[in-house]
Amino acid sequence: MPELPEVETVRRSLIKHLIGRTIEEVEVFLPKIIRYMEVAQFQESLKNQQFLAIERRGKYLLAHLSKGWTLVVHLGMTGRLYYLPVDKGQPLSSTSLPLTPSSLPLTKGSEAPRHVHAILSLDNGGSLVYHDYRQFGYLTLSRTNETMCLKGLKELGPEPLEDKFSLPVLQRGVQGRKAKIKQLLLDQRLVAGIGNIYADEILFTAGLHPERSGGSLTDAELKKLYRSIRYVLQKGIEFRGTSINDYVDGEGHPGEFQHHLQVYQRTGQACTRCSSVIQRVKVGGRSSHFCPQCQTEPAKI
DNA sequence: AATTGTACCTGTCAGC
DNA sequence: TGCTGACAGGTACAAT
Repeated sequence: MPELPEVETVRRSLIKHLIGRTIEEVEVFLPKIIRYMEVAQFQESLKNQQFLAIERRGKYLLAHLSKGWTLVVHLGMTGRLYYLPVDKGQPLSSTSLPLTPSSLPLTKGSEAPRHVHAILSLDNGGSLVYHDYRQFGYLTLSRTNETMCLKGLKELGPEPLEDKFSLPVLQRGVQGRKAKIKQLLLDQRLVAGIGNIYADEILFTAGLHPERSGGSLTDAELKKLYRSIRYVLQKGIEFRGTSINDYVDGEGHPGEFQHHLQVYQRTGQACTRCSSVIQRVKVGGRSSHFCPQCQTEPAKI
């Protein structure tokens, strides 16, 4: 689920609820979702710390805390991180969490609902809930000045929406590469934050077939790809992410970008641009959706 | 070094 | 009404 636009939306929606709050209690119901450290140490180190800032790097959320610690969250495929106001009993909006009926209501002392793996209780009576039915996501804690040394974070390429990600940077990452462009877009070392949905949408917008090799792209195509990366990710953020099965933001609200998808999960439907039938192929083990008319064929050599 | 397959999980849906 | 297999937003690691 959570690619750059979803993680960014979670970040923005959590800020107003968390900044200035202090963590009073930490419950962990599934120890394995705490990575790289002992659960007891995770719990102890979080206690009595205040949220100072929330940052995003690629698909990682970084909550900077007082005393020089940073809470690192990766949502994997199905992770949700959301704020529940006051005493766990009252969801922020009972209609806004249609996808988590099993996680509500939370009552003190009761066993955690299925798929709720951790709860941080805050000094205002609210809580920060981590929910993840496939359990691919994780939480960890690091010293703030060492966060970028963590596995996964230290290999990340540039942020696609920042100036550091320029056309020459993309060119250098792609030119001379034999790998298919779809796989290159998913490579977090090349550029951070693109996942399967946005990769397909970016390639459609750029008019590029997912199986084109990186090295086969012309300068004009690279320029179009560069602009498409920025355009599609920005649109994803504007529409607050893509909710297909279970993504919700930090307040439990689904996004709207699923209504604007051009190819992802539209196999067999008509292309919005030319009415050709959208096709699906496997590229590097991932489903890739494309329009055979609008996205130029790979070179047949 | 780069690439491929597999593992980690639960849930849904189509087909028999 | 089951059962089985394919598939689902992501990464990490072993084998080639």
